[in-house]
Amino acid sequence: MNTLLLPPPSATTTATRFLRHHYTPQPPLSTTPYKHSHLRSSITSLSLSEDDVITPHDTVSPSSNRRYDFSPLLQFLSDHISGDGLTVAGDSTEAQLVDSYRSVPPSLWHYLLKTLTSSSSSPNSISTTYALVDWLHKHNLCFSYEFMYSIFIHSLGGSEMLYEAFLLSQKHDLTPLTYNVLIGACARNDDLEKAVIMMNKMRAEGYQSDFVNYSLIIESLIRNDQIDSGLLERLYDEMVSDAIELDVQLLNDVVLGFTKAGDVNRAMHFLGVIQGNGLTPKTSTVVSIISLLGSLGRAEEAEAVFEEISDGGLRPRTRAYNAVLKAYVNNGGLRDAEWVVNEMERNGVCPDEYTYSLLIEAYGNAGRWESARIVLKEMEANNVKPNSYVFSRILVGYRDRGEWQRLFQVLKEMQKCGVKPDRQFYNVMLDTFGKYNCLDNALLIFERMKDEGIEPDNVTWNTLIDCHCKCGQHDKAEDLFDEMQQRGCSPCVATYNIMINSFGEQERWEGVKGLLRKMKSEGLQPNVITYTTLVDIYGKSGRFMDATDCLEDMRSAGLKPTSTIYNALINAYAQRGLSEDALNAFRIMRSDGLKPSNLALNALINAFCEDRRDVEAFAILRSMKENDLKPDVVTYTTLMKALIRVDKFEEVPGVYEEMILSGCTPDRKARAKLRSALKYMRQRLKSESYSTKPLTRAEY
DNA sequence: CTAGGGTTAG
Repeated sequence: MNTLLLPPPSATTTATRFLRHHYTPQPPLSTTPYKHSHLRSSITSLSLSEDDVITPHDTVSPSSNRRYDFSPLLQFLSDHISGDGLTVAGDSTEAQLVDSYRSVPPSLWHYLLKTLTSSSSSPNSISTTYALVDWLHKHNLCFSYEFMYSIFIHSLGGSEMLYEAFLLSQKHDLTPLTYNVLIGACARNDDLEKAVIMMNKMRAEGYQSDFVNYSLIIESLIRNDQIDSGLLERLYDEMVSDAIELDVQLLNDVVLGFTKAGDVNRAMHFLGVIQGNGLTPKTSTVVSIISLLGSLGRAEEAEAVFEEISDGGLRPRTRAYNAVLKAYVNNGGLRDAEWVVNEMERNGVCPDEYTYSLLIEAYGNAGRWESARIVLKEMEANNVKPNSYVFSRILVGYRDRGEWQRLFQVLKEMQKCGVKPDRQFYNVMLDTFGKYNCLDNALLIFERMKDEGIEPDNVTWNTLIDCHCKCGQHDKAEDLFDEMQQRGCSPCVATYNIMINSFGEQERWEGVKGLLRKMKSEGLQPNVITYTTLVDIYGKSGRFMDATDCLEDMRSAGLKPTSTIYNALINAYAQRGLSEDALNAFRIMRSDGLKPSNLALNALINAFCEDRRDVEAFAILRSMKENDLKPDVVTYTTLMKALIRVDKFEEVPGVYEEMILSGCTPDRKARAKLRSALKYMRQRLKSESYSTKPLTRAEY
């Protein structure tokens, strides 16, 4: 019931691909994993039979199925290991041993090698295994010394014994096979630096690196979140120029890599390459693309890719549906979101906790809390338990709509569902109270979470500190900053940003510099938000030199300026009526390739307003319309303010009317501007009845 | 491969 088999792990592992690729002239490979029933922790009692290697369905010619006891051999080898790991020259015992193991099939030797390296990691067993390889080689008991040696290195790499694998590899000249197996071991152990060095060495010696190694490298990069689009592109170019065979799995890894790097376009391109070659991508790869498209709100494309799953003859499962659902939720397509869930149920695919969460989020975004509650009921009916995440999303929804009092209702609801608030939920609660000036409640919640045994984390402390800053309690905020550190919670970049903002508002400039020094000394690099905060606080207090210096610092730190940082600068100039400087900052922003947003343009209008240049302010309005930017309430309010500045009160009602006509809902500030313009007009009429010279606004 | 998805700073 057996045949000679090589020792292959499962069919889908890269190890099999490795073997298949490199080991052509040998017997067929099994595609079944080893059975581990005979693994022994002690190498001195090891008996194996071919049954250990052969699986029941490999039924070929029946032959003897001897069980071999390897204990005597292993004992002999471990007794005879010399300093460099080689066995000493033999005697009659050795000759007897050679004789008794002569009929052991290669597959069994390979299995033995693997067993020895994976069952124990003692240095002793490694040297014994090494001695075994040499011994087999010496007595010609097993074909291909190189192959056994590769299995050994591969196993060491798989058991996180990279160092041992390297030591071993130094004892012999490297062949393409051993090079590749070593590179693979490096990649598997996330030592990409070594992997690349080996690949280069290999190339220098005129050998081709294995395509599997590229897969392993990409997988390692993905595992460790070290992948970026540029890097992957360079890797791909290298593969192409080396004429590396691009199999489905490698292409899948490329797609997955670009997905993880957030580069949908390239990911989709390579998805097309897979399909163009008549190959089928892995469903998980396709789903990851849909997810990415979903988080980018590119719903139509997400659905198109989703359709490809069924076009490929596969039935989409929950994960795939969830990915499309996410796309519609992020895109605000509530009806489409509902349609996806209906479609799932129609096709007999069960919604899971994530499906319901997404649906609840969609209803929450649309302000349809009743519908969200119905979904909660439906979850209960279907025995799907909601978790803290759903509720924190709901709470965030309420918070951002100003309906923070609903917090208590959410808490009640959670209790009813038997869901305990977790740390993240507590953090949102803290933030909600803090944002609405309820510091006492925030502190109460802080105590309660500690009572519940939930350790405050960075976010907890940051939220608490920032809430105090926002309420003007800078001293208390600083106390909390100290307390956080005393309690062993290290400040992160966000903490420093909050503190820098606080010190800046207090105009404690030395303190700001001190914080920057401290954060850098702790190995924390200022990020875009740090620089924006600095530009903001310096700009607001009129320290424009410092502000522009920060912008330069940011550039030299290799960070790209964002429109937010320019907005901060333009705003600062605007508030002091420095319209030329504001305009200049705006132009630099444009030359950086940044699109002007309403925020920037409104700030610019404000700059002209404060500088009494109403004509230019209205020129901005015109250019907004020409560039398809929709003026908002702030735009019109600022324009009304500009008119009032230059005493053109009678033009204000016209602007107010245009605002309404363009579909903007006037807010308190907009109405106030109209009211004061009307007031000035009335006053002017009154005074004109007494004198011929009209008064200016300043004279009232 | 059984998660995914969430919270703070401009």
